[in-house]
Amino acid sequence: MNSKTHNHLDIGSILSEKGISRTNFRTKLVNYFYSSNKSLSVDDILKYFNNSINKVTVYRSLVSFENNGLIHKVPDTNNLMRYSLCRKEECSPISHNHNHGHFICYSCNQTFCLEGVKYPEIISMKGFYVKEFKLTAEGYCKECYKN
Amino acid sequence: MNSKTHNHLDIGSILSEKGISRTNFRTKLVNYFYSSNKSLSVDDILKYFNNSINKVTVYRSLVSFENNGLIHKVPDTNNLMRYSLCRKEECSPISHNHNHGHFICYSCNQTFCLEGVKYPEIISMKGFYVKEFKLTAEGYCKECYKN
DNA sequence: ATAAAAAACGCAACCAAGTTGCATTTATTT
DNA sequence: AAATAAATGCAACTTGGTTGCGTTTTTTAT
Ligand SMILES: [Mn+2]
Ligand SMILES: [Mn+2]
Ligand SMILES: [Zn+2]
Ligand SMILES: [Zn+2]
Repeated sequence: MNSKTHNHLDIGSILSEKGISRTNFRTKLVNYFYSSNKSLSVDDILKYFNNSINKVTVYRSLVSFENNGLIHKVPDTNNLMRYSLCRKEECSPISHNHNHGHFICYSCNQTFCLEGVKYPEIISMKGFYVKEFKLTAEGYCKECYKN
Repeated sequence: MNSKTHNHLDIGSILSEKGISRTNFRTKLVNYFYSSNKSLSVDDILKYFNNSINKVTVYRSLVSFENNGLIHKVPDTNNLMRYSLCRKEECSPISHNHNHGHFICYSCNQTFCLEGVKYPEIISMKGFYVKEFKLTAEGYCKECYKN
């Protein structure tokens, strides 16, 4: 078990550590995030729980997770929101630091953070005062392109 | 009057040239695009026409304009669609070629095409097969930042 | 210029994603 | 264990956008 793998106990304590209430649903939800390694839409989550949970609860849990530095938003090209686990190095309950784009695979839905290029710098060089930006790319990842 | 300025007659013939029906509303709409030099949301357009036009008509006109290479979509960071005139060099009734991002000013709503960087190449270098992508930046343009 | 064909328009109804208020249940603090 | 705070479910609502269909306007063919 490497350092990036978490068992149930670990994940439960992640919630506590981040100051998120350790409810039944939220524990299962954070487990879903860790086990799927994909960006999740609200619809993904509702289906995963067989619509046994109210969508309002899902939205509010996601807001809480985001505010506490556990996940971040990943908009896709169809104006639909997805959510993806934050990396420890970048995010904390205090602030997010996602100055990079995301790639989403049509086939496997995995989400890749595009760290290589720091977009805000590129843009501010042109004389714009940038407050927000987002880059999303979609297509097929290496693995899925083979098949 | 430079080459980028169009009077009413010019704009009317733009519609015909592109194969778009020359209706009363569409003529006024394309004029609005040319005179405002901003990206327009459906809401902007409805307000401009004092809600005298049906929103369905607005949406269908925009689809037609887009299909005929007259305008292109500019998504903002709040998952709202905006629309902006295409440049002749890039777009035709046959195909759009917007492989660049956009900057939208919070204050004046002007839209700037960010031509400098060709994003798809950057991403495909990393081994992804990119089918779609978008970059949007928002903030304040040079002019508005001064004030 | 006129008639036929095609496209645009308005209306009403609908959809999907997301939000809000409030009463009830569950978790955390003391 | 009691008091307090937070999470949940429900119903109702909002916003951005879509669909079907009958009527009007524009385009095309004669
Ligand atoms: Mn990321
Ligand atoms: Mn552009
Ligand atoms: Zn894939
Ligand atoms: Zn500006």
